[in-house]
Amino acid sequence: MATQEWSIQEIARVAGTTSRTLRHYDDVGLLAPSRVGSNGYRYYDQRCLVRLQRILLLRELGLGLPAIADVLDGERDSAAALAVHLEWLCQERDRIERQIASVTTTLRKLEGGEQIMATEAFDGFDHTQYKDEVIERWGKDAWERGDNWWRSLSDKDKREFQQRQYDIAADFAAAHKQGKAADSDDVQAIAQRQYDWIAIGWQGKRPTADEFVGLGQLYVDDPRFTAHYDRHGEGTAAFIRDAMATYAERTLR
Amino acid sequence: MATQEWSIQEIARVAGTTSRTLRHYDDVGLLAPSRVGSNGYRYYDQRCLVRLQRILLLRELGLGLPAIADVLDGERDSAAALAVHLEWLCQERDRIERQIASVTTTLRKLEGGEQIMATEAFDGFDHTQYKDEVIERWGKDAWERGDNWWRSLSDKDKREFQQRQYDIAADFAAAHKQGKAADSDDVQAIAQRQYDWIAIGWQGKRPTADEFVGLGQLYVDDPRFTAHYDRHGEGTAAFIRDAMATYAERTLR
DNA sequence: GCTTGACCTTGACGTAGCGTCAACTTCTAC
DNA sequence: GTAGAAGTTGACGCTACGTCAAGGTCAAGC
Repeated sequence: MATQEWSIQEIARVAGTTSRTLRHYDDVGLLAPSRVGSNGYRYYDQRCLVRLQRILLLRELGLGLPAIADVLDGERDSAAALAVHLEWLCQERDRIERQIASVTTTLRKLEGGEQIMATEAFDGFDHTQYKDEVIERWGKDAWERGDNWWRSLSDKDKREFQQRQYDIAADFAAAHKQGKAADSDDVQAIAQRQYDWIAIGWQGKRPTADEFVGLGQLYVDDPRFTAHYDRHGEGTAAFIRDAMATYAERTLR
Repeated sequence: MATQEWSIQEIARVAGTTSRTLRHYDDVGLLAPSRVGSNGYRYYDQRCLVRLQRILLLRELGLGLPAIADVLDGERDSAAALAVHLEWLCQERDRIERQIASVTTTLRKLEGGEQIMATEAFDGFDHTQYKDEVIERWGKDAWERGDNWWRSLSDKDKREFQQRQYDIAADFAAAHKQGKAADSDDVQAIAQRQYDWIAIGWQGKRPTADEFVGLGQLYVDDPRFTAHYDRHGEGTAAFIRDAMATYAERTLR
């Protein structure tokens, strides 16, 4: 007979799902039983089975329940719904691919013995958060010059620029840890690299002695910079400030 | 000063997140403030900021909060955690890729005007050609019951009934191709569907263990059935027979 | 001293799609 | 009559917060 009926468990087994899922579909209005007994039991007929199979098919394709409802109730073309969903899936895939790439490079660095938390941290470096300070200290022209330059860089160049800074900071921290003095020749050599690095960012306009000293002081005064440098070891920011001050006095005046 | 402190909003801005997130990290024990004022206000110091930046870094890589806690508290190697996570990500990517492939082929079929679901079923299935065998094996009553039921179905219902069988057979073939064992859980789940499908055709008279085993054997012995099932791949009929025999022993006895 | 507004607190709901008890009733079979 | 299988509704759990809601705190201006 075409008027065949199944209990909730039976239809769940037949369709390859669970009774809980069917109750859920009933709750959200996606699939109501064809009949409900006076005892509250749910019973499903052929039409329900067909609808259920369609639901499960679309679910396997990854569609959400509201989208499935729209399709099955004819309020939305299935092709259109699937096309939208496909877009979604591709974005998700891309996102995951990017994460895989990030995790892979991080793992390689870890294997190479590098401390994590370094370059990557600077990766998400948002230079615009310093906009107001830069304008206040050095003027609007300086900001715009630097901003334009930064935007002109490729991702690779940006990373390399940051990597150089990371290496310099790491060397400062190592020297500090070894007990070297901020005015020692070794440390002053690092300060020289720091000066050159800044000159690059300033687009050739080499900092004056006062500007260089002020910048070093900023590393200590501004918590964002302090946190950044102290990541290499406590007191690194202050050590760098001292080294920069010495460099300014000895070399820039 | 190294003893600098920030309010919850300040540190959130510096680190590039929200105060809500910080409260959440406090709630789950991932990052407690360094100090809590008598008014209940949270205050964070340098160490907190460093830890927060590490948390956010790992989050960007997609790690979950418990995993991050394990890494930061030194209870787990960061390389190991990332390796596990990478495995995860790859599986996710594969899953999404498969969905993309499914959706794409479905879309192509829809564009080609094919009705979803109504695929290439049992072409030209003429059940009367099995009449003699059915009567011989299960009696005249069984035949007539099944015959009447089949005739009562609409074309649509017939197609759907066949479609289900087609899907089941395809799944058997896919499992076989993947090298899964006939007595594995996955394959037994398909055998369950096969059993339910037959029960529908038998109008609720569920096959006994012996009948189910005999039916499976028939798929190999009768060249018409063998050809039908082996269309999905060579050896599929024998594979199905084995799966059905195992199902009968385990579940029906 | 009072108002305004910015910032802080805890508490609780919502999210996607069910899995998983829990407590209780019904049906089926011996 | 009673066990056991199967049914019901309710409600919490999961991820990582976003988003009100209701109310306390603090600095600044009048």
